[in-house]
Amino acid sequence: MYAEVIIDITNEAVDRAFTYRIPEGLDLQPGDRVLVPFGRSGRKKDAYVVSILEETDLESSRIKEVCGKTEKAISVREELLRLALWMSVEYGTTRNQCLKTVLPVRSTVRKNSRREDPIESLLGNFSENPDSSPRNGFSGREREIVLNEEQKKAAATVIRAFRACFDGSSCPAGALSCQNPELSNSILTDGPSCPAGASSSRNPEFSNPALKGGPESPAGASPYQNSQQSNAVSRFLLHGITGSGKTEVYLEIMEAVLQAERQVIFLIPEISLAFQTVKRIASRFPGKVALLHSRMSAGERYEQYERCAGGSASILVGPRSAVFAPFPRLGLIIMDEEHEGAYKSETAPRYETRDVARMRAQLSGCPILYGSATPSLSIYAEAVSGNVCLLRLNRRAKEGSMLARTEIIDLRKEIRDGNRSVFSRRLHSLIEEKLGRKEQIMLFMNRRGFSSFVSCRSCGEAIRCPHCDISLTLHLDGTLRCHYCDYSLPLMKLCPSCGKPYLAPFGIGTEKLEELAKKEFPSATVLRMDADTTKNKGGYEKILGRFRAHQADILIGTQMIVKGHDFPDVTLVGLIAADMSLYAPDFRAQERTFQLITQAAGRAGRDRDGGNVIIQTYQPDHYAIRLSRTQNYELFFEKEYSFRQLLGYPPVEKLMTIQMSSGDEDFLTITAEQAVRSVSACCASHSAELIGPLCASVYKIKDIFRKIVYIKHPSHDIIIKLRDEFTSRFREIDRRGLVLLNYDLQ
DNA sequence: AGCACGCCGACT
DNA sequence: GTCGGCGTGCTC
Repeated sequence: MYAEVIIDITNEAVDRAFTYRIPEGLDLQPGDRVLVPFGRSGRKKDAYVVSILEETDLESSRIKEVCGKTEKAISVREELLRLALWMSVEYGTTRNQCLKTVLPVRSTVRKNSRREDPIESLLGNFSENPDSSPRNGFSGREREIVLNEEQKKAAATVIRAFRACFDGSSCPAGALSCQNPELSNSILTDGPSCPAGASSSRNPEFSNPALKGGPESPAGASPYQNSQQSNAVSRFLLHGITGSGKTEVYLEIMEAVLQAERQVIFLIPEISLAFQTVKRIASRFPGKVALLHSRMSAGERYEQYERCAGGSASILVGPRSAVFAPFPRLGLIIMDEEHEGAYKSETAPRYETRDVARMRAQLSGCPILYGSATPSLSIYAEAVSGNVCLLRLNRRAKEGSMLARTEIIDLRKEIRDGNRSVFSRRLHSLIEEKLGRKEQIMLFMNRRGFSSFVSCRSCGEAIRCPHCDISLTLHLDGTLRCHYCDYSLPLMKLCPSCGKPYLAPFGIGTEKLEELAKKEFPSATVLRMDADTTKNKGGYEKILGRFRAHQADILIGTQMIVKGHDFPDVTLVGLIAADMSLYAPDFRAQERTFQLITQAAGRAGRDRDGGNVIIQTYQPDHYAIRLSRTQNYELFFEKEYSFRQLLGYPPVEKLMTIQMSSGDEDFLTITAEQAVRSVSACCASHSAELIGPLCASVYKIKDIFRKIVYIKHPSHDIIIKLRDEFTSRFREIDRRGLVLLNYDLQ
């Protein structure tokens, strides 16, 4: 018997399978870690077994023998291995890197060192806060909550699908049935072929997500159809306005999954943002919840993974890495706040958790439930096209709670009327009113994008690129540039749209705002929360705790104050410059803006009535702003989608970003240009758009120069193919691997 | 990643 | 003539 292994060396040159003889009496399975002699030196190297072979074409004299298993790693199932190998193709990273991401790392075996239960420590951390009101205490089981009709219906639909998934299927979890071409031509060397009828054991109703009795049944044909959509997975999108009680629905469904002795992965963008949710899950299913978070050491993570594999935990709550939980009988993946940017990995395999989760669900044969008040365009497009079953929650769960009154304030008018302050007159008077009533206020300032944009204070127009529908970025040399097509022009004196000399770079940060607020409202206590004030450990919780305990009247902050938490005493949310994120050099700017405003507005008046939201903007008529006032997601989606369609942006077409980075600027420039010239014909023959090389928006970071190439095409597979083509052409030029390549697929 | 092999310049 | 630089290529 032979084992195909991947050596634990992160280098493209050895990123392939090597065959070793398995010594007599050694039982190896895919996913095991082994020690093998490698290279001329015959040094022992760590390796991962990817498959077991009966025979091989290789000359037997060339084959060395496996030394042995390194450690008794959690028996990682083939499923996770396949997931890793799929990721290496999808994201263009070495298999070794993907395996390291997916498979739990060995724990530092420490005896007698009882680690603290992460759940206890998380909740303990929070209860140390001055907040001691009993309603937030962690005591007893989550009380049985009566669901309203909408919630019941949504939960029932998912539970039905879940049952259909596993009912009478003799095929173990359908793990090996892969209908997806991306998977079947996967590099996994002759993995067990799918039994022909493997997927037919599934309920046929299942491939059509428009389930009978489902709340939504979109018609088959739709303008939102996407090119790649072969999926046997049942996927659901729970689209509920803020405060509509998505968590109750999750709990209900999880209960059913646990009863069927299956396990659940519950994904959240960031643990501190969702601690209330974590608390509820932990109290509803005491002792059955494992937890991951970004601050954990490898050993602590491993311990949690072990609980999943060993059966002591049935639910794993955690950020994106929780999608790799080694559950033997995975029954459901829940992905809360699906639209969140934190779901995208910024390192090695730059994966999109949404897609990895989908593949994981497909491999496990289990359903997947996405939840959001403001779903990403990408997932909603799939819901509209019928690939994902849409479940809606339109009612606020709590009796008597109502949406806050939302007003849009035109800052151009403020200026015309002589008010140059960051506070509009309306916001100013509301702040005073709320302060007088001892109610709390949140002021939100989007600091995103240090690169300032230039807008006209008279007409409100920002200067935009004539070739792309995004705004231009002001650079230090005084030119305005487009980061998508490299168009540039020097900064003009007069506004190109109204001719008045009121052009000004826009840029006030939270610090400035804090100063202004203190000056303007001297009686109020002001807290500021942003990346600078939450740097040290627990800073985040400290500030939130203080605010919750009403030790401050006004909380000023960036995105982070918008997410998750609800403060019962907050009755006013002010968005100081709601359109700031609108001018980011990114085609997603509008989507982000809409999400941000909608989420921020959801913070006000969750419990009591009389909540107010003030949206200050220079562009009161922009659809992203206008539609967020009424939280009209559907209309926003339609508008935004047709805009993307027009320009061929994702999710309508796929956009591959290839980043090349090197410390040698001249070499980088030459190789980048040569590589682009060399693949341009190939791209043209597929009628794919090839843009670049351009300088990255931040060209130099830490003395490393970065150039960008974009490839745009509707087909996912062609994009992948062209990426690989580009890579091999590039490596022909840069044979020594001096330039680092990074890929990002949108 | 490592390590060997090999082909050129500067030393005992 | 030989030592050692690193460019090139291979590792089951």
